[in-house]
Amino acid sequence: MVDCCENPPPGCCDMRGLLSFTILWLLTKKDLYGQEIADELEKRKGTRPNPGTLYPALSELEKKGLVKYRKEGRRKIYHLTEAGREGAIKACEYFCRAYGEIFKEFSPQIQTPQE
Amino acid sequence: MVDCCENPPPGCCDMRGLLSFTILWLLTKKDLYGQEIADELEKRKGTRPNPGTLYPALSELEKKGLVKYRKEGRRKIYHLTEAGREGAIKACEYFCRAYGEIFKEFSPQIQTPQE
DNA sequence: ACCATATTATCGGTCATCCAATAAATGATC
DNA sequence: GATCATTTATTGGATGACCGATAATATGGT
Repeated sequence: MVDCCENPPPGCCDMRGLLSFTILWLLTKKDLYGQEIADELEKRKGTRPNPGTLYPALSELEKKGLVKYRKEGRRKIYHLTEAGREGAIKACEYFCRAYGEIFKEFSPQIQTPQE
Repeated sequence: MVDCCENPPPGCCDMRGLLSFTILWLLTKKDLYGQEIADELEKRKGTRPNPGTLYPALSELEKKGLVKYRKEGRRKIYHLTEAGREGAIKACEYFCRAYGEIFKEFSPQIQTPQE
């Protein structure tokens, strides 16, 4: 079973990329800490990002001034800065211009992941 | 002007990735040669892929048995193999599962690029 | 046959994304 | 306060996607 392009990432073509973008987009909805972000990514992409992938990405976004966090217990709850929110929205617009056609074609199949 | 995330790729977060995927998707529509693929990518992403990006990607897809080409004059006209077509469709489905929500949110703004 | 150009190709380099594995820090439980 | 689970973090390595620049190739036009 599961030959190619099934729920986990596909084998036919590399689908890497857009991690930082996706994180920013998630944060436009809701403040999240690292493991929650990993949960959301797993729900959508089928695989959980490794810590060695996720945390450097978060640090990079922080260094760029796009996100900040507050500590709550052992958690770092991330939220967008003003620049991060503006950037995220523009990035979404760009994303839709670039890839919107694919979605229009497949939109009947789109299902929002449920918790 | 053009501070962040305007028509060319955004500066706020990296938007690289999905090149091979996008090429496969384009080829589900129509057989294309290299420069036509570059044209289509430019229409959607705002920037033209460099030869050093595009041609290795095409070679890689060929090596994987996902595309083949026929020569016409100096052009190599690429088309999907059977495996390539199946893979492309599954990759599109995966893509929509992973990112569909973003599109639903921004879909009113989606405009198909015109020639 | 020659030349300009379209097209494909290659080289050297950078960076983000990914992995597996391991470690450190915190808070909760007993 | 020792242990345990959760959460954050780091290290080292791989690969694809990108760039700029430069080449090789093959047509087509004259």
